[in-house]
Amino acid sequence: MTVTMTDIARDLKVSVVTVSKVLRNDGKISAATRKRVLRRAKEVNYQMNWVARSLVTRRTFTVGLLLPDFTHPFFAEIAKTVAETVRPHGYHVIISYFEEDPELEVRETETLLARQVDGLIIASAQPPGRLDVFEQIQNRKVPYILIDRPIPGVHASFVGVDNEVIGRLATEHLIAQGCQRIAHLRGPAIGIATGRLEGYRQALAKHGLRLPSGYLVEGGFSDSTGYEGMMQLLRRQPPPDGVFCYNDPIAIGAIKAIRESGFDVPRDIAVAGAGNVHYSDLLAVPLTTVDQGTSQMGRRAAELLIQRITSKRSVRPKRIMISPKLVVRISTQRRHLEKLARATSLG
Amino acid sequence: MTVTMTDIARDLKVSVVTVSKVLRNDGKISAATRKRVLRRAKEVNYQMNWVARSLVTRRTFTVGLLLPDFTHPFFAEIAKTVAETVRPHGYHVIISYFEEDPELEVRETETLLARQVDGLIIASAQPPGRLDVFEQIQNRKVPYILIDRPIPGVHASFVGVDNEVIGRLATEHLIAQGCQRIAHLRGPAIGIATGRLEGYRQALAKHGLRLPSGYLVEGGFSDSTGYEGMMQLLRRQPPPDGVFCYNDPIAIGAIKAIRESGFDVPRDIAVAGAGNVHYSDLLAVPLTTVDQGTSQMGRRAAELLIQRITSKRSVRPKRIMISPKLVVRISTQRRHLEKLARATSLG
DNA sequence: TACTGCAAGGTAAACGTTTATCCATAGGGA
DNA sequence: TCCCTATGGATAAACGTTTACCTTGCAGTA
Repeated sequence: MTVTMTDIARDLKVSVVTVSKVLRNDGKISAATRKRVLRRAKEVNYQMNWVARSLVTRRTFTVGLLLPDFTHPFFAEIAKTVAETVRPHGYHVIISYFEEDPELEVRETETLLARQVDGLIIASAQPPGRLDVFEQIQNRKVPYILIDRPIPGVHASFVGVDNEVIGRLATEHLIAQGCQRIAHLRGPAIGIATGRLEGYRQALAKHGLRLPSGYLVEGGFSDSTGYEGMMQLLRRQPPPDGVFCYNDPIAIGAIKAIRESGFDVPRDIAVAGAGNVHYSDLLAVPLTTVDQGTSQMGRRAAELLIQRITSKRSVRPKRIMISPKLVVRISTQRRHLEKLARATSLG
Repeated sequence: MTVTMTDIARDLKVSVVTVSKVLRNDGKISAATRKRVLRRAKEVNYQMNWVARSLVTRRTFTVGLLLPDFTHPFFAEIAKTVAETVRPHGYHVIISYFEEDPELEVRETETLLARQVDGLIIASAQPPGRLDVFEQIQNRKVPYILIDRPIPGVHASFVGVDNEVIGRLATEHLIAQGCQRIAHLRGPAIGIATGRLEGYRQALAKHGLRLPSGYLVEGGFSDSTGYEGMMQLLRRQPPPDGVFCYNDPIAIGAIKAIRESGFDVPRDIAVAGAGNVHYSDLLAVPLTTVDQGTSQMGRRAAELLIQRITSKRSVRPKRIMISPKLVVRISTQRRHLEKLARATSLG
């Protein structure tokens, strides 16, 4: 039912190759036949069969995007910017998310390769052990970019943010606000979270502050785990007067815990997060956070990938680091209480 | 470099077809050769070339998902559930978002068809005029499902929510809370928004309440436009004591406007939204809203699509309506002020 | 006249599978 | 012995393009 080049060729009594050439603006074709072909193509509403083309050109103009979660605003934004960055180059994005399940991630990576994607962008969950997938990608010669989460031992191009800087920025800001006992609700022990923890440590050290035992608490990933973590912190003697949280959801949970316990944010305890989710300033207490340049990350990763795809010669892996930016909102504003008072009554 | 069936066949001195049959569990192959083929395939880490297969089978096991926006939590959730629903059937999702630009939507739809997707799920922005795309899809015989937004004049399968019910639920709840002067911050004049407006009207009528002029205001799409809309409403004499907002972002903006103007939510003005974005209960004032069953919508749409793809005979379009559910939080709780007092001090 | 060269287009093969059909061998029954 | 039938596998063609190379005709040139 769908019309092919062969149909057009038959109708016009020319060869398929001629049609193909016209449609690709390739080779010597007279203006006359070119016109005839184009007109006919439009008449019958011809649509290129991309899978046939891909088979012979060995390019699908498709990139795979592997994400651990879709509804997380961070990854949603990545997906968006990647899609919009590759589109002008004629690429589409096949998505695949693996719910933080490394086994599934491996399977999905393999089938994306089987689907002949031209490139891959991966925010991986790989714990050690299944690193052979990356070998596979390697000797398939499919360019791939790691995003957000580097994988120790995998020598690949990477686009991310310097997590130590994030930790330092947030912690130093808390110090500048006059906090003396700064706790940290840390993320999972792997990957990114350790960088932020390290930055936190560095900032404390630099300003001669100690890290009292019990001030480092597992905060998990989400607001509910952040809530629980904060509840633990509140039982310390003395409780902290500032908390740097691994990410925004944790910070949101922490704020909830603090307020439920009868304390005020930021007067009693200042709270800083990281990630700058887009609703951060609509919250009960607008949240001070560190923006990690999400859309920039997506864009840079996509650009780098396209570049790798188009340049034939294999260049060596590249690291791109987005520089994080502190976004100060109410949740840490202790210095200027008058300003604070006005702001909370509004927001 | 990548290994093909031909390679395996050569190594084993059998024909390609034999290899193909083994890999597909098709035809009569002796246990011995079957075993040899499988072993060899594993040895060389063979991966099916899906584009070659697709060319001959005319199935790509790929569905296209067209969304106006990715970062909107509603659509992100749709993407997630669609992806996870089709995966067990061996399908992948190609995403494409068109930023509410109908022109782009048409182009993207066409190239998705050119890429030979087996089916399409569309949350369209189509205003009248470019409806011919749907004709195109039709005579390509590619199954497609409209989601969330029906298109007047297009006779296609649709999965969505009954927007009149949403309007009624929210409005009747406001009435039950004792509101007497209920305003509506409406969405764009097209599509969904009119359903919610209609439900609002019906609820007012049913309870014998008038709709004072000036109580129906354009609220746009986002929190900033909601803010402005609410500012208009606050200038009415008398101002409303209840507001039903087209969606949650608008409601969030409205609450901000109300509080900035020195009023309390919900004591002075109760506010209800719609959509139940996942952070609704983390807001300055936890928001009463109407849940539209997003994940259910995604799942039902995906299931319906798969079914259409697999069943050859063309059945007639089907409408699936998810029933919305009222989620009561603080922003409308006027009846039990004691409960309210406790809750606000916590949340 | 006989080349040369270019413009315009055609032919054949290839991409990696699947599908339809055909062939060889072995075993069994008469 | 001959024929028939399964069984296991091979051959050929097809899917809709692109790519590499070949042909034809005609203009220009020596």
